[in-house]
Amino acid sequence: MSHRLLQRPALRGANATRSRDHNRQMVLGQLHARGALGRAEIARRSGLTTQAVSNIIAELEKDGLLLAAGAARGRRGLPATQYVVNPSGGYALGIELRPAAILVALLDLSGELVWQERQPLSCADPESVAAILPGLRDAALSKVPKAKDRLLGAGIVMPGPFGKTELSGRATDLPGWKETDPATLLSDVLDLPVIVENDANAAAMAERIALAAEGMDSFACLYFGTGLGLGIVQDGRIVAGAYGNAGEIGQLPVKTDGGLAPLESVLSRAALERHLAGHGIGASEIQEIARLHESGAPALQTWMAEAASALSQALAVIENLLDPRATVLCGAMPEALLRDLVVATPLPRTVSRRADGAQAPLRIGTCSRMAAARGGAALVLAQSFTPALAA
Amino acid sequence: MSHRLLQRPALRGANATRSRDHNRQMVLGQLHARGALGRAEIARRSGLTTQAVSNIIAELEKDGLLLAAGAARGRRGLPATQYVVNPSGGYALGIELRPAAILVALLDLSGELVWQERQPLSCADPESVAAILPGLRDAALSKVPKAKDRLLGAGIVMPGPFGKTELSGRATDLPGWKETDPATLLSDVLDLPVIVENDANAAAMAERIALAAEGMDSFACLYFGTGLGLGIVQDGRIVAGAYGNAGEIGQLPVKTDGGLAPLESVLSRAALERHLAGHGIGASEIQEIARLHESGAPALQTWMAEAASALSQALAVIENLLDPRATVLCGAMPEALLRDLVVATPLPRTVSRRADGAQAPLRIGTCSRMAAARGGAALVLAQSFTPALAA
DNA sequence: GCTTAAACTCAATTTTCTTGAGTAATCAAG
DNA sequence: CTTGATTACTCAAGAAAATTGAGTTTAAGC
Repeated sequence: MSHRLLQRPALRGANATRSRDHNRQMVLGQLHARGALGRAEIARRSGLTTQAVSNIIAELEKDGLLLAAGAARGRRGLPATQYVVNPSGGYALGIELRPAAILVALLDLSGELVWQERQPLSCADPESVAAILPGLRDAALSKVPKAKDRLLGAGIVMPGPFGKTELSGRATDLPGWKETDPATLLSDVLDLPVIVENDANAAAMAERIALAAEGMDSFACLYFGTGLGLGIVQDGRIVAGAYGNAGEIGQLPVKTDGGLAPLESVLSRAALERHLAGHGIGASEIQEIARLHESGAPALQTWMAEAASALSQALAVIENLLDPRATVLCGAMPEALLRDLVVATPLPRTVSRRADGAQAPLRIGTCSRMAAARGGAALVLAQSFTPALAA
Repeated sequence: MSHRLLQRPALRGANATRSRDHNRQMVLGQLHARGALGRAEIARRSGLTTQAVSNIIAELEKDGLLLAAGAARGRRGLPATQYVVNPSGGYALGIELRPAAILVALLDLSGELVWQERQPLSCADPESVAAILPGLRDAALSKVPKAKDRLLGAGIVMPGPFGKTELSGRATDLPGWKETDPATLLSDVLDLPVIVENDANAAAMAERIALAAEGMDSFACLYFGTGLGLGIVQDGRIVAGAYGNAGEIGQLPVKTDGGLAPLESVLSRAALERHLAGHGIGASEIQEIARLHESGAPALQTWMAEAASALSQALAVIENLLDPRATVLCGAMPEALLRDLVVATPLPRTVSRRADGAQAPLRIGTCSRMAAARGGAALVLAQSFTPALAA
């Protein structure tokens, strides 16, 4: 059975049905971003009448996407009945394909992680992946039975870049996927609507969903994956470029002790492992790195100094070019290490550095190692929260 | 009299009126981007019914925004009545404020330049500018009387960055504007809706309007202004960052013969003049530079070599980070010089470099020196072509 | 010349939002 | 404790926009 693919929909004209969809998603989006709100408040924020919001809320509540959450007292007048997104109103599957593993995350409609799994993989070619995924989907559904009829779709996350580019053919690429359209194949296999995105963009969306309450809708996300990727989010949407491969920051030249070098050759999981190996330390698991970091291993500290310098330079470029609200670090690194990296990184002077400094310009993400897999799911959820006519 | 300001409208809910606006703008946008189209074709592209498009076209034609443009013969069936944007259906004023001059452009609804003016300025502070602008507006209207009641608004273009940043206070800033809100002041003074943008972003929109026929809607624009700016356009919208100051590329470090230096210190009008001065050549007017270029002056050629190397490095960053369809050069440089610069610049290996290479990845713009002023007007026009609910 | 294809129009219907009047619950002031 | 102001919300009628389905017109293909 062939499924509709979830993809960036082209700009469409408005009619009654699509207007309703637009407004439904707008209401859900407000509730997701701001938490509990009453009808009148939503109406003010969206430019609709209370009556219209009232009708939409009735519909969303009937569909189980919304829950009443008590009354807001304290101010004059009739207390507003507050509503919140019903976490079990919908679920989204996020699937990250890596060369040696598949990571799966199941998010509920509120963006909470309700299930996750990591499955080692001997070969990440299309056939092997297609054979494994239905089992993972069913495992998720058996652990979270409520998700059974409420699975909105799956977000597939693969290391980029996609399509034929001069940076193709690197070791980070997955084998066999150049000739296969992942969306079509996996949508059929999973029997779900599917959306495909690269790891950095997905991670950015994961953080967007997680940080929405802070109003983070224009920011950048540095993701430690097979290499180093940059996810750019502007007004809640991913900036993917004309061909979908924006954010390829790994090649950015940075000054190091050994002269100019690509950012990725200093600031990445592979670079760290290489550095440690140079000191006679083998550490391929994240726990090993975490332990080394905890114990204050000198080899790791020398890397941190180099990495912080490289990160600072990258940050200067990111901030001057994109003026993000913040740059978020996440991915395959121990959280404590990233935290220290943030502290160790000098903040460059950029157009984005503001006097009021209310926001931390460089921070770690909330989604850690599952960021990309969660991001796949977040991409699906984002479609419920983003007004349809705005896409 | 206070005027509504044209600004990025917040995402709004849909109702009948706004849906109609959305659809009207969608129809105009299609016509602007693709030229002559029939009702049925527009309906297919927009996902509306022919009947709806028919009603909208009747309305737009009555409003004078559209013109019938003959019938499309050749295929079976009734020939479609083609429509095009009526150039004199609306006009937009673009006003670029520079430290020593004001540039004004009047564009018609089709995006054609119908009038331009350059007024030298002794002081670019708010009072002086406010005193001069009404006269310039009236000069435009007297030269193009048809624009009298059809002026959609004015786009004010100023060198960025806006707001308090650590890069403020440079020589490129205009005096006295930090404390004044340009939109409010100039909207009152001009008695027009006003939108304010920085020069690079405006130039990018000028090129977007001019190149729309090529389907350029995700690209980057390098603008030679008081410094060097980058305008980023994604899906037809400006990527301005969280605080509106994205595209500050001047500080990007590039390798030069003298070590790492900010891009702007090599690749900018000021850098060129400095370089020429170092060779004992004074050239502050663009015509002088054009003459030097024409005559093959060695000092200019050595600069070109340096500039091309710097541009190549900048291009690598732009392409890897933003994956644009193309990078467009424009602004205060002789067109022939930019053309040679494009030829002299080695194309870096990036994620954006494509095997099919149908598009020139680096090209010069069509709006040349008036790019920013035209861009101000283009920003106003873009609002007529961009579906309202998509903002 | 007949058939098919395509664009377009007319009139009726449908969906959705808005409008305006009215109800209910809470706080604040006398 | 009562009154008034304020705010949230509901009901029913109305309005605006799109869709639907049938019918008309024109041109190309055979």
